[in-house]
Amino acid sequence: MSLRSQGSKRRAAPESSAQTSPTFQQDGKVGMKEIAERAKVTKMTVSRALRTPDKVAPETLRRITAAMEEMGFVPNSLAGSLSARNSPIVPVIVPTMANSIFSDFIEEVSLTLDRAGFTPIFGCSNFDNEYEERLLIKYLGWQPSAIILTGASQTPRTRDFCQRSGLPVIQTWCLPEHPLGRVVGFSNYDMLYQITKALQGWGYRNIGFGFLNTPNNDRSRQRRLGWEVAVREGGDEPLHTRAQGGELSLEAGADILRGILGRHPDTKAIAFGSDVHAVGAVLECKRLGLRIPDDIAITGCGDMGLSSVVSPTLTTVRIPGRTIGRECATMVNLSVVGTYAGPSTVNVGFEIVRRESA
Amino acid sequence: MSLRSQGSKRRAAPESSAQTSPTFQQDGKVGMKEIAERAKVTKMTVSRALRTPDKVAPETLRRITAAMEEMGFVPNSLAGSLSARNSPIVPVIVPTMANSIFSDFIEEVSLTLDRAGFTPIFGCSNFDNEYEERLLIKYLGWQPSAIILTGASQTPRTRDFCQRSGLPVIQTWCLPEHPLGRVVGFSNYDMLYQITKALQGWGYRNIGFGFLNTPNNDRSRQRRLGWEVAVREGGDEPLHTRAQGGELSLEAGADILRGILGRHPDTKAIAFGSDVHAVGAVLECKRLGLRIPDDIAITGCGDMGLSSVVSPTLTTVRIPGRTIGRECATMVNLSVVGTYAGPSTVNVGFEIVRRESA
DNA sequence: AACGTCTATGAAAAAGTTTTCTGCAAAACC
DNA sequence: GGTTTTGCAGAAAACTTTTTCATAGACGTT
Repeated sequence: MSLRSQGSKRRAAPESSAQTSPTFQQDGKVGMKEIAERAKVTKMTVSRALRTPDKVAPETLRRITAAMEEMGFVPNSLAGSLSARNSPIVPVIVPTMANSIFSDFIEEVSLTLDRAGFTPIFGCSNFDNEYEERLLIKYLGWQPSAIILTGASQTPRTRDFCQRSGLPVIQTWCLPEHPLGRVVGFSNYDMLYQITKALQGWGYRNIGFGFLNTPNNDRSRQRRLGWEVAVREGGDEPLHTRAQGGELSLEAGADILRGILGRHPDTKAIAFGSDVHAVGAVLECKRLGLRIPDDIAITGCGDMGLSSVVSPTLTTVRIPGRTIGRECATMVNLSVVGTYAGPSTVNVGFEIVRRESA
Repeated sequence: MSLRSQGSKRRAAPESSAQTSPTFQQDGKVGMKEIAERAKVTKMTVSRALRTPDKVAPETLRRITAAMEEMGFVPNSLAGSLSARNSPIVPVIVPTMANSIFSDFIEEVSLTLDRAGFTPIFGCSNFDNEYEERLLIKYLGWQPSAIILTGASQTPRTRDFCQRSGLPVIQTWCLPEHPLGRVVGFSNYDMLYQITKALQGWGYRNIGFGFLNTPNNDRSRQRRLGWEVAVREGGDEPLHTRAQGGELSLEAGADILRGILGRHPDTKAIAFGSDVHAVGAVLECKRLGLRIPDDIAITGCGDMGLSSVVSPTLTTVRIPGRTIGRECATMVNLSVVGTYAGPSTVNVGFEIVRRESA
């Protein structure tokens, strides 16, 4: 049931907010020239006051600072970056921002880069490599300081542009065989390999696999490979009919469950490449009257908020999004300064979190 | 239980990725000058080829396009925007990116603005108005085309800078009494007013309120007001001991539930200002052995993924994040062109979604 | 007193585009 | 057939800052 409301049309108890009080003395354009005039110096000294205040006489600095405050001066970063031949901008391209998969990562990158004086720009490729290419080229036009990309399945042109840019490039959420630059990630292969092994260790057999079905998704491919190898090592054949893909939604997870169970009623566990699918499957089991984990075990990947909320709670693989974000930001920072000395690939690992569903 | 794994140290089955193949003929700096030389024109014509191709002779255009392709030219947006005296950048400041509260909104704004040729920049204020002010001033330096802000509780300085910038300013997720510019939002007051009324209609009395406890959160304040008015209209007194705040986490939701129930065991329903809290409360009820909604009813706000996954499923208020995002982006687009003709405040409304918890 | 060094400031060039203005040839007009 | 318009392209200025180079004076040393 769902009641619709447009809210009251009369502005009932409108949201309060402080009235604006004019603080600044000047309207119209205010650049370094205007500040300089007011402070009786040249714009050169104004520039210095901002970037190397210790090179400016205290009294002069005071006058300049006062002028800036009074006139509400905001330095033009466009001009500054153009002149300095580099900008603090750091593009970060992720497949999606809507799902909470990457949201911890995004927030941490954002906060950490901002604190370090950079300006992150987030782009959303929608799991589409061509779109990612378009975004990258667009971002390259801003003369960024570094580039952060998700995954390893960039188009050749994307790779070329990265290489030719001469910028620090960081790939994340993966462990590529041929990295573009530095890497902060984990092994998608190993993740599914380990969780499948774990399922086997807990006594489950005939393990299926549910994955995110987007074109050119190297992370899904790696996860599938991990599942296949583990299944084979367990003495079974990783039947492709026991694996099924779907888009990123709860419904797709339910579909996958029904599909695999329909083709192979003897399936005792399904390892999903995403918590979203896994949760969808758990809910579908309830609808179908299947007991978890007795009739079938379910595992996910990501340890998103959902997984500890669903009942039964989800056994999953925790990906340390915040750590990845912080690590990426630090790496950008040090790479730009040129003092990065750590390994070119940082494996942040993952953690199997056993709950009730397996 | 939780097993820790760093993944295999040997790069087991490293993630595959295409090898880079050199596509471009030239390394080193390639600007319009270089393209111009190669195409036997001046950089002026190159500039025209990019922005007004119909003003360039077909044959000339062909030569220029070919040169760009061969040399992998990326126009310098810094220079372009500086010269054109405005940039396609549009800052969007939200309180948090980590929670999925705003993630639909963010993705939709990102996609829609990108398609319209803008470059959104997302900043995260962490529910801190001073930090928001800092971010805004930093972003203003990029000479943006417009500004999108969440909420109505900006500092006076923030408001001044917005006003003085002369830019289109859009506030969202609220319906401010004194808007800075245009608004795309809904009434936070009405949201809690309506859901509380609904609870009363469903027969619940002694209704409590749980809210997000961050300093200067106008949205929480408005929601609380809505609860108070509705409770009073229902003939009860909105006791401040029946309201409790907490940070944005499941645990805080559980705390709030215990707190309110501890002080007022006769409480028959709690309306939460956030799904996160509400879900935390639902889980806590299960731990405490309380039946929902028989012993106590719970409602949330936001209709995040969590709310339809928890058991019992959550009655909540759906906020149309994607719609808000699209509307904001369209408004930016039209405002910048100067052809926006719609109302200066768009109320997207909300929708009460009744599920099992009330 | 001559010299070198250091500090505080300024003048001019540079960054890579777009804007504005100008020029020229060919087409269109009457 | 001369004039106006149109289509295409170039030259120079502008955008606002940083970089680079220069200079004037203070101070210390020999």
